[in-house]
Formats: sequence, structure tokens, C-alpha cells
Amino acid sequence: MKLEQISLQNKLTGKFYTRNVHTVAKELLGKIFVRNIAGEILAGKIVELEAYDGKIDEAAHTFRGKTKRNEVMYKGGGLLYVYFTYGMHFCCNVVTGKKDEGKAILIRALEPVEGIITMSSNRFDKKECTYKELMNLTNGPAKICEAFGIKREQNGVDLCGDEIFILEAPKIIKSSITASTRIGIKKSVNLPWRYYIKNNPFISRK
DNA sequence: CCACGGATTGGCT
DNA sequence: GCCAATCCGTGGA
Repeated sequence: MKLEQISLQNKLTGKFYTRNVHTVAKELLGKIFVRNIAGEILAGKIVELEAYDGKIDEAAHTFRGKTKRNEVMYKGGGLLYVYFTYGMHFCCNVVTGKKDEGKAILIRALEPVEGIITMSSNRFDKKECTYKELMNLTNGPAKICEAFGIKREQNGVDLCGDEIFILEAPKIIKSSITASTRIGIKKSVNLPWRYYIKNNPFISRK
């Protein structure tokens, strides 16, 4: 897929992102997450994500109100929220809802679509990878950021711009979406707010 | 196959 | 000072 072909497709707009976080999360499944680095395209199909529902969700970064770290989550739908964790990893989220709601969706797994050589270089420091490594390229939130070169500088990027955006694609039908509890959290562990495409081999875990 | 622990910075109590 | 929306390697069954 070339940049010219990408630009012919429909980019999701502000309207898409300012709706309910769970609605947006489920509709983002199957869409194409794209990073354009000076004309080079990296892209992956979104196959797994988690909704973080602001002040009603103890596991959300915004549960206790606004801080320096989470301020992007309060700026309204359509921005990228990137945070640093465990002293070494970045994870990226799509901010949803209206201004001051503090809600976002953690992108947990992608199926690689374009730019796989660069992703492999970013992840494994080599242009060739084994089948096993291919399946391990973007099946986790920090792996995605590593493969796509997403760091603090991308925190707050507007998804309606040209650097990072998401392309329209057919909606995945309800019966092909699984909802489960979220991964790696210690609070609100029973809320079924992780959504993924059933049977997709690129999800981070069953 | 599974369970466990170390890495390593920075956010917030 | 505690511990995190993770990942990877190790060691045992």
C-alpha cells in the first residue's frame, strides 16, 4: 500500500471519536491504524483493545482526576494518548468522548498490514523475521509502540492529521467480537471491557 | 506447556 | 517509597 493509495481511503474523522468509548472501541476493531513517517507507511489492522471509562473506572488513569500525565485524555475524542510504564515501555490509546470526560481506548494488538520490514527492524533489529517473530510483532500494547516507533513525542497527536490516523473499514459484526476482562490491571478487574476479534491469531492472548 | 521474576523510569501517595 | 494498562527469559513439569 502506497501513500497515494492510503490517502484515497477514508480517514476516520472527529465525529467518530467523540462518541461513547465502548461504541467506538467495538467499531475500531478491523480498522487500519496507520503511521506515516515522512512518506513511509506503517499500518496494522486493529484486532484487540480495551476501553477505559474515566471517573467511573478505577483502572483508568483519569479515575483520580487530571494530572500532567493524563491531561491529553481530557482534551476530547480524536487524540493519541501515549504513556510510559514499567520504566521502559510506551503504550498508545485513542482518546474518545467529549472534552473533560477523560476516556480512552488502549490499542492492544494489531495484525501487521504494511511496513513489516521496518516494524521488524524496530522490534528485533533485523529486516528478516521468522514466522514466530512475525506473529509476535504487534500482539501487545508496548510491542505496537516499539514496532511503530511511537514514544512520548507522539503523545497528544491529532488522529485527524497526517502523521498518525485510522482508516475506515467494514464494521466487524457483533457475533465476531469477544468481550472479556482487561489484562494487567489490579483494580476493576471484573469489568468486561477488553474487546477483540474472535479467532484472530494476532491477539495478545485468549 | 506454565509460572515466576527481573528490568528500570517516573508518577503519584 | 511504592508500584505500574509490559515483555522476555528462565526453569521446572
